Amino acid sequence: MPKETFFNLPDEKRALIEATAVSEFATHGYDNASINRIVAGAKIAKGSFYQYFHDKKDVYKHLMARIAEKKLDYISPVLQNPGDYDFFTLLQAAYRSGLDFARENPQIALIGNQVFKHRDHPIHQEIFKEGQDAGKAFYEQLLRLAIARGEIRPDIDIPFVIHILNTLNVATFEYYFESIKGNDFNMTEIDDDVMDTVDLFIDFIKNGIGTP
Amino acid sequence: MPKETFFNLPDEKRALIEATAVSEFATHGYDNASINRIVAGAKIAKGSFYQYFHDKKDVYKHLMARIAEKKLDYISPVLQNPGDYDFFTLLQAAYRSGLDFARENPQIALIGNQVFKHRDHPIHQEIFKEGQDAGKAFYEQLLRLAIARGEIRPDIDIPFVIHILNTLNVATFEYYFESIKGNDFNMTEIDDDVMDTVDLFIDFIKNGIGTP
Amino acid sequence: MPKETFFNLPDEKRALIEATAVSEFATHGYDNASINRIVAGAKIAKGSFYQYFHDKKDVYKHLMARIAEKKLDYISPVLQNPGDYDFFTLLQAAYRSGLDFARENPQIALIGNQVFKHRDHPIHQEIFKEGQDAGKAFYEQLLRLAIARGEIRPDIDIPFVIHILNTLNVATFEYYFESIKGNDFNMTEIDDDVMDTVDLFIDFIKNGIGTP
Amino acid sequence: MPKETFFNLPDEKRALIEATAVSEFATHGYDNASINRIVAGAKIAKGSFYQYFHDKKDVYKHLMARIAEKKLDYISPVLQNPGDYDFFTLLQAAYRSGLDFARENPQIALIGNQVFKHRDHPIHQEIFKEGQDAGKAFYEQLLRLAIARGEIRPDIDIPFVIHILNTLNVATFEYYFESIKGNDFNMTEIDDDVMDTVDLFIDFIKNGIGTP
DNA sequence: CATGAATGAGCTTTCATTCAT
DNA sequence: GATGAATGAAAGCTCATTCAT
Repeated sequence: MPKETFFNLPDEKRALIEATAVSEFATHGYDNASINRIVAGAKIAKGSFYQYFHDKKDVYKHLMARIAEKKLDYISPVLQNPGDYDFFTLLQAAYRSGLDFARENPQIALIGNQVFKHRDHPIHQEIFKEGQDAGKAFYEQLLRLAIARGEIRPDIDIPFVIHILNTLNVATFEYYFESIKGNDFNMTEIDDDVMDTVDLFIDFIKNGIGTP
Repeated sequence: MPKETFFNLPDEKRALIEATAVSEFATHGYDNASINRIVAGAKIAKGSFYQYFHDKKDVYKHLMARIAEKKLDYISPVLQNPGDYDFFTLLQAAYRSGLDFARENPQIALIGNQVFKHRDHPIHQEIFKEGQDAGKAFYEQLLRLAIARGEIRPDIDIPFVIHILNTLNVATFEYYFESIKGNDFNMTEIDDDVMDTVDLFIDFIKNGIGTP
Repeated sequence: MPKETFFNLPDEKRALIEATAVSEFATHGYDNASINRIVAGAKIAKGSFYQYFHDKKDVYKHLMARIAEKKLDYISPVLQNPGDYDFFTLLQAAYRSGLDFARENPQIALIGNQVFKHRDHPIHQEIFKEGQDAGKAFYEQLLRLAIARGEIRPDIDIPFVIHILNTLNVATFEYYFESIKGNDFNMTEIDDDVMDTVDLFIDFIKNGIGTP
Repeated sequence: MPKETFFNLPDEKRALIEATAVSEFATHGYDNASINRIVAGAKIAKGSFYQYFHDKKDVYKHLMARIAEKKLDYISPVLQNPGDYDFFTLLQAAYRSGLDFARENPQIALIGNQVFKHRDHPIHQEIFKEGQDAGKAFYEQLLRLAIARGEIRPDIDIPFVIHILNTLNVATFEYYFESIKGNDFNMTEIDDDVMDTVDLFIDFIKNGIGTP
């Protein structure tokens, strides 16, 4: 948790620091991110940085928390009543929320993704000491429910499918980002892209690619 | 490309250097790998290292090339005549080759996987400037053939599926390594494990998880 | 000398600041004492600290002065009329005063002792530019008087004996503190300890350890 | 232990580094000694320093070992056969050795003394994990022997006397250094000084300052 | 008079790379 | 061709002190 000092900062300055840090971590990853570059970018003194945060880990964890928090804003109503929808609809809503978020906050999404991509890194293990297991438990519950309802084949290997879904989550973002990289589509086109990408995923997960 | 001096080395010494470097990169990743540790481990002088290789990048690239080369030894006969088999059999053979290779050369497989896992890292982008496209072209060819034969649904988005297959490739290894971590099964059991894991993947890719 | 603002403070607040600072210097020594910890402990703003004191040196010097002042309270009646007693009685009274003081104000005694222990430290040299000489002059006077009275051998080297007495002063406290460390004797026992320790010193100084 | 690199250095350079480091530690103490100043003073690159030593602790320990080693050169024949001499002769020889050493290696002696002066500092506790207790045991043995021979009063408090002797050891050096500070006596005069100082100590310890 | 954010020099340590022998 | 010492920029972090409000 950042120090009080940080939260007392004028919003603008705080935002600049967060943005600079996000950009640094997104570009270089946790290990290679440089506090020196962050303070240079945010135009603050090195000492100031350490008045705001306890250490490198502290900023990173804070950013992660902010990201999680910000992501909540994008969660669609569908996901708030998971009992009312079938599994694939929920999944579609989840991915779409995620991609909406990523579209509007690309760098933040990038560093948010690192947690899943580099699950094995000590810093991420620390961040998700409980979180990750909770996530798995939630997924598992959803899957079991879906099986009971006959939406999903009962013969699947649940831990394996959870792993796959997590992996594909990361893959979604990467694919999406690569496919739009360098372009400046107008918004409508991007919206279509997002929807298309999501649908591809859902279809893939539901039906595979084999001929029926 | 390593300097001539490296290739003039006695086979044994060259092999030791490669093995030490592989181990270092596998354990710490590219950025955090330490030349110091490599030269200490391989019992060569620091100066000698730079008489064999131009720089850190140079060793890494060389190892990657050696790995690719070594992987070829594991390619099953099935894959050498791709025309004779259906797509999923080929895929199964490919995954199985990969896992066989990983089982017998775990460290090498680990660093080989990093290329795919951290596709976005500059070093890997550089390594696969052409390589990756070649790989994609081969995959594309396979997919098109399979569609023509009616093995795969014709309405898939080919670039997307390629991306997925690549991602799942990495996921396979991770899942496999995590599931056997810390155990010392005997070989037969491991063989079964490998096959099971592969079958799960193939089934998933072919049929998805939805009820038919 | 602290600034006027410091002396305008309510007694309670001033006392808290002093106590916190004493504790900090006693625990970490001058160089490693942290202004940060002092202001945190005393619950004052960093800026306030510098409105009370000019700098780190300033607090330290002030505390030293306060300590000297406080020590006077413990000086026994014996010491106030030095002419009426023999040298060793005076010495015994002095040590006993010192130990009494130390027993009731352990942290203050600790930092007071640092002045003698680290005589060579610039900060202490500065503090005792005059003070030390005054102390020496007093000691010298006492010694000369004692020699004249035949209580002390006339062939001693006076500057040397002064140095020794000072050193043994520090040693007394250290020995005493180490010997009671971790115990929580009741007061009576401690009193006995103090007296024993003092007597050992006096005996040593008077007779040495050689056989008569 | 310093790295091999350090011992491979030309004698002259190694000596310069050691001298610079000794001077730094003597002037500022362990905590406040600055590697930056050492490398500047010895005119080596900062990286070189860490090619020679593992860390700050490493240099310091090395210097301490060198000091102990060097001190051995000054040990008089008397001390090598402790059984043949009475206690005070041994003590005199010991002090004289020490002062001879200090006279010829003033800075080294200064930092050597720090170990005793700041016994409680973690670094010194680490250095003397066993050494110190061994030293005490040796002293104790000497004292008991001297009591048995009737050279020392049997009623002394042994742990207390050991503490005093250790303290006076440090005090000797300090007194000696202060008394010659800034003077450039010729050697003969200094020799006399040393002998005088030692004799004062022995006499003090043996007889105290009281009239017989 | 109180506040606490801002500052920047300083700290120890690591590392890939170069250079002289 | 082999050696290993030399290099210096960069890392994360601390701290007494100043400054603006």
